[in-house]
This record gives sequence, structure tokens and C-alpha cells, in this order.
Amino acid sequence: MSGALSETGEASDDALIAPAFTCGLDATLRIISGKWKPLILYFLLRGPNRYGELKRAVRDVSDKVLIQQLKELDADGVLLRTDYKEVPPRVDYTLTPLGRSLAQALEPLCAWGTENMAEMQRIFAERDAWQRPRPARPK
Amino acid sequence: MSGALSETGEASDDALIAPAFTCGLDATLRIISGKWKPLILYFLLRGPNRYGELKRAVRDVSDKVLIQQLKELDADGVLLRTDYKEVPPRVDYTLTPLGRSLAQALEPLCAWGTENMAEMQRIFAERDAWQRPRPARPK
DNA sequence: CAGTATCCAACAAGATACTG
DNA sequence: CAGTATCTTGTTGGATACTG
Repeated sequence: MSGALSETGEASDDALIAPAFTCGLDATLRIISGKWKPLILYFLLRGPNRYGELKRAVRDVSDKVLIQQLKELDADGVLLRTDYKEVPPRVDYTLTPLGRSLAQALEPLCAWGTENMAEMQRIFAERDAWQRPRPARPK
Repeated sequence: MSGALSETGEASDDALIAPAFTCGLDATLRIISGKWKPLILYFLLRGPNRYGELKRAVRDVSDKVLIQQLKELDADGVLLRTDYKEVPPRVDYTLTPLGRSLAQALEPLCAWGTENMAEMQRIFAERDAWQRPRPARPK
């Protein structure tokens, strides 16, 4: 993915990590890439959340995938999992300071989507029109 | 992906597109999802670019994928492809106003990555440590 | 230079079933 | 409630070769 190595061997003194681009954007992208991660982060901005709440908020996500993405976000230090070790189980997820700042950086994207909602509708409608009209009979 | 259909058949009057979340974030995500799209957009913010420049800027991307993502961004109305119909061929890509505003909304993410560069290094190093040490000799 | 055309591998994600 | 364990699928993306 990132060829962090510059075997041309002389231009790597101006950047510490793979200078895949002129800014930190790709570093950020590696953290938030995952279908539901931005949504999870943004949702957690409102406060700590139990697993079930999260799952209801991020609709259409399966347990498997949600847990998986939560684990990765945890491992990356943007959120914290707290298991209260009660019965019935209670677990909640909270943003770390790092995670909070990341989630805040997502706000402009959210705002953009909201402001351009009309445009978005048009775009998605057009996309669906081009996607082969697979009737997609939902069973 | 988006189950925009509510076959329960009555709750779809309060939202025009799938209200997958409480804000426009997921709409935005559907535009910029694609491994290189955010990078492309952000790069184009500096001005129009010819195909070759883009390809050099977004390193490690193949022609196939680059073209594919450019086409999608074009179809979505965030950028414009201009073919000058010369020989040798000259084509350039420019952001539309919509695309420009989107690219600008990416700036905080870029800044976040830059500000937390040290953290990012740590994270990626740790990730690589856990990924099974598949030598992955690149070439 | 700016692509197109195939073919293929990888991984993310979904369905389903089961558990402490 | 909050997961885990498999299995399967589908979409992305990449390698390679070729073209106007």
C-alpha cells in the first residue's frame, strides 16, 4: 500500500513517515477506512455508548463487522472499551482524546453532506439508474 | 448497502434518501469511498491537473483504478474531465464548485493526520507488528 | 500521453448459528 | 446483552498487456 521506502535514496529527509502525499490525509485515511468507522466515531462524539446503542445507531451493520471495527479503533487508540463485568453484560465505548479530535475533524464532511443533500439525492438516484436494473427483490 | 427500501411501508415520508444516520456524513462517505478518491480530490484543490500529474501524485495507483475513480468522481459531479483532443493526447481534471467544497471539507482530516503524525507512526508500526510477518517482498 | 481490456487476488463485509 | 465462530459472497483493487 504505502511504499514507505524511497529507494531513489535521497528525498526522504523531509518527511518522517511514508510521504504518500503532501499532507497527513492518507495517514488519517488509514485509521478511518472501514465502512462504518467514520459513523461510529461521529456517533460516539455525543458521549459514551453501550454496544447495543451503537448497533442500533449504525444500522444495517452486523455484529461481526461492528465488533471488528470497534476492535480496530480500540487498537488504534481512538476509542476505549469498558467492560463492567456485570450480568447481564454491560460494555461501553468512549472516545479517547485522540479519537475525539478525529471525530471532530469529520464534522465538515457531515456538514457538507447535509448542505448538499439535494445534490446527493440526484447523484444517488442516477447511480442506481445505471446500476444494472437488478430487481434486487429483497426476498 | 443502503437498504433504502422500507417494506414496512410507511416510515419513508420523513426522509427523502435513506436516513442512514443523523447527519449527512454517510452521504458524503458514499461519494468519497474509494481508496484514492480523497487523495485525488485533495490534490486537485491546488488546481487543474493532467492525467499524468495526477498519476504521479497519487503514487502506487494503477491506471485502471485511477481512471475508474476519476470516472466515478466525474459522474458524481465533483470533477470535470477536459479532453483537448490534441496529439499527443492532453486531458485534464478540474474540480467543480461542488468538488471544491468537498475537497475543502477534507482539510481538517489532513490537518489531523499531520498534527498526530507521531501517534500515527506508532499505530502503523504496531499494526505491522501484528500483521503476520508475511515478508511481502514488494517485487 | 492517456487511456482500455482482461483476468485475478485480497479483503471487507454479510448471513447464520451459537455462547457466557 | 454482548459478543464469538464459520462460511460464503461481493466489491475493490492490482498486474499485465495492448491501443489511438
